[in-house]
Amino acid sequence: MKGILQTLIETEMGPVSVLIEEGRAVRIKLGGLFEGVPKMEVEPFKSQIEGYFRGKIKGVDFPVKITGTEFLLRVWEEVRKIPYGRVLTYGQVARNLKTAPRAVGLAMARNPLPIYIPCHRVVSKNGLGGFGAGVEWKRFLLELEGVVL
DNA sequence: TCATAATACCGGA
DNA sequence: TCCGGTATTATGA
Repeated sequence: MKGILQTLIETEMGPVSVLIEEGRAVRIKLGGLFEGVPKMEVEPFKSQIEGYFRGKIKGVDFPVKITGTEFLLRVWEEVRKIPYGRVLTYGQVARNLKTAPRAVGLAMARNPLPIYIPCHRVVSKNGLGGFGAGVEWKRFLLELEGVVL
């Protein structure tokens, strides 16, 4: 599958779209579509995201292309290790990486691939913390994974 | 509780 | 370069 296109998934919370370039996911958007990009059904992106939202699978793993600074890549890699249904605080992730909580928050805000990089599993020490697509998405995802908080 | 500093990093001027 | 802005946290009154 060549070129640039997107696949659309309907969920209880609203639309989720995956932007795909040269057969690899480059961005995932919660709650909207990418402007001016042709839509089609693209596997395996579509079925995996659907499976995740239905609680059938505990994670997604498809070809991706992730770009970012050295630091961002390190943080995203660390976050990807957090298992389904578990959460860490910004501070805990920061300690693992010998950096500061605030820098971790910054890296989360720049996550191009939510769900694939489960940034919703990184929460504030006292509360939910923020979320790019809106905290209601974060709450929904954690609830889906059975996290009480 | 509320304010404030420390902190690591990023992007724009 | 410098500077302001973060999806934070620890501390002191």
